[in-house]
Amino acid sequence: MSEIKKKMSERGEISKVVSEKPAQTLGRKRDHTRDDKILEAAIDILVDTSFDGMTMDMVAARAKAGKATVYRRWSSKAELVRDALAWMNRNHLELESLPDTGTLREDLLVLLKPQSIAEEERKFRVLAGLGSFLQHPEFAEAGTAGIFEPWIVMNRELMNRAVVRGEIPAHADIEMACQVITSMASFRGLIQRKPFDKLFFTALIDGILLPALKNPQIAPNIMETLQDE
Amino acid sequence: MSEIKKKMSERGEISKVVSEKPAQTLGRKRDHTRDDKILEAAIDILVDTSFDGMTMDMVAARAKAGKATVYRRWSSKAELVRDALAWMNRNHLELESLPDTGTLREDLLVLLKPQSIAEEERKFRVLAGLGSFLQHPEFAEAGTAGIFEPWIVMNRELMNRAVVRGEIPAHADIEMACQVITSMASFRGLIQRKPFDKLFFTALIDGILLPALKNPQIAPNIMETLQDE
DNA sequence: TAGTTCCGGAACTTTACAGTCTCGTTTATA
DNA sequence: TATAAACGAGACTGTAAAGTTCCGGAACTA
Repeated sequence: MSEIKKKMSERGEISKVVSEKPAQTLGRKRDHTRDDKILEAAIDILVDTSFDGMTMDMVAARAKAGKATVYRRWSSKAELVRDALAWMNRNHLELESLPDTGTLREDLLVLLKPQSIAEEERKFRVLAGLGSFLQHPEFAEAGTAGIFEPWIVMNRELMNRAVVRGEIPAHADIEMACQVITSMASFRGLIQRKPFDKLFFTALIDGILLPALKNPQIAPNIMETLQDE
Repeated sequence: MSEIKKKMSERGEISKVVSEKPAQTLGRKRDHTRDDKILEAAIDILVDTSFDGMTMDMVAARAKAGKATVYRRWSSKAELVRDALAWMNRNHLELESLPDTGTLREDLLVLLKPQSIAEEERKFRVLAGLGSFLQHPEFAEAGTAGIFEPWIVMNRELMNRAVVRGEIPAHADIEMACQVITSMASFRGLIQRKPFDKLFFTALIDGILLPALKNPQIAPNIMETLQDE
C-alpha cells in the first residue's frame, strides 16, 4: 500500500496550511523563515525524485533543519507536500503586465519567456513524480490546477484582446485553443521530456493555433455531430 | 530513495523479456500460461495504485501464484513492471483496418471507438502512477512510446489520405496536428481526469484541427521567427 | 534568572515490503 | 518408479523510511 493511502485511512481531515497554535507567549518564538526553507527543500527534492522517493530525512537535511522542526510544522509527509505544492504555485500572476504588441502571435511568443519555460519545466518534473500522491483527488487539485490555470487565464486574455481588435472572429473556440497550449506544453515536458521551447511553440502557433483561430468553422453545429453516436 | 533507483545502482543491465533458461529437460515444465496471468495482474494493480504502491505480494495474490513463481520469471519488481508495460501495449494495430469514410472528420471520429477510449484511459491511469519508475529513461520509453505511438501512426495515415484526396493542402502541419490529438487526450486523461469522449473530441476536431489543416499558413517562414530570439 | 519553547542533530521504534527460502504437491523425464 | 523441476502458500530476513523522543544549546518572557 502506498504511503499516502496509509495516512489517509488513519486520519480524517487534512489540516490547513502551516498549523497555528493556541496563543502561547512563553519560550523561544518559532522561526517562520524556516517554513519557506523547508518547503523549498521539499520542492527541490521533488524535482529530482518522486513523492515516494523523497524522504523526510532528505528534506530536513537539505533545509539544514532537524526532523523535529519539520514535524512541529507539518504532522505528516502528505501535508508537507501538499503545502509545498501550494508554495511552488504561489503566483506571480500579474494580468496587468501582460504583453500587448498589437498582434496575437507576438503576444503569445513574448509570454513564453525563457525564464518562464525553465520554471514550468521544474513544475512538470515535480508533477511527474507525484504519482501515488495525486491518486487522492483532494490533493490532485492543489498539484495540477495551480500549475496550469494561470497560463490558461493569461492566454485567454490575450486571445480575447485579439477578438476585440478584430484579429480573430468572435466565434473562434478560444477555450479549446488555450487548452491546446497547456496540453502541448505538459505533454512535451511530462511525457516526451523535451523542451517546450520557442521553436516548437512557434510551430504550434503558426501551424495550428493561428490558422484555426482565424478561420473557424462557419457553423459549428454541435447538434449534428451528436446525433450520429 | 525510491525502489527503482536502489535496484538500478546494484545491477548493470536490464534483462530481456521473460528470461530463457539453458535448455533443461528434466522435471516439470514451466507453465507459460502463468506468465500472462502475472503480467495481467500487475497491470490491473497498476491501474489502481502507483509503482511504489504495488507490492509483489499483491501481484502474486491477484494472479493466484506464489511469489517464487513470479521471481522465477522476473528477477525484480522493475523488470516485471517493464514487461507488464510492454504486454499492456502489445498492439492490435491493424493499419489495414483503418476507417475510410471519405472525409477526414468522419475517419477521425470513427477511430475513436468507445472501447478504445476505455482502454486508453486504463493506460493513462497506469502511466500516471509510474512516477519513480519512469525517472529511469531506459524504462520511460517502454512506458510512454508504446501508448502514444500507435495513435500517432493511425492519425498520420488518415491525414495523409486526406491530403491525397485533396481534402487538405499538402503543406499543412500534419505532424503537429497528430501531436495535438495525443496531447489533448493525455492531458485530459492524465491531468484533468476527465473522459476524452466523442463530444470533446468533436469540439477539438471542428474547433481547431480541421480549420487549421484546411487553412494552413501561406508561407510558414521558420527563418523569420528564429532571428528574433 | 528560572521556566518554557524553539533550534539542529541524532538515536530510537515501528511498520512495510523486496527478495529468499521451505514445505507439501504436481508434473515431467529417464 | 526415482529424480528433478515447477507449482501455490506462506514463513523468514534485511533494509528503508515515517514518525517519535531525547539531547545540548539558544532565545524568549515573567
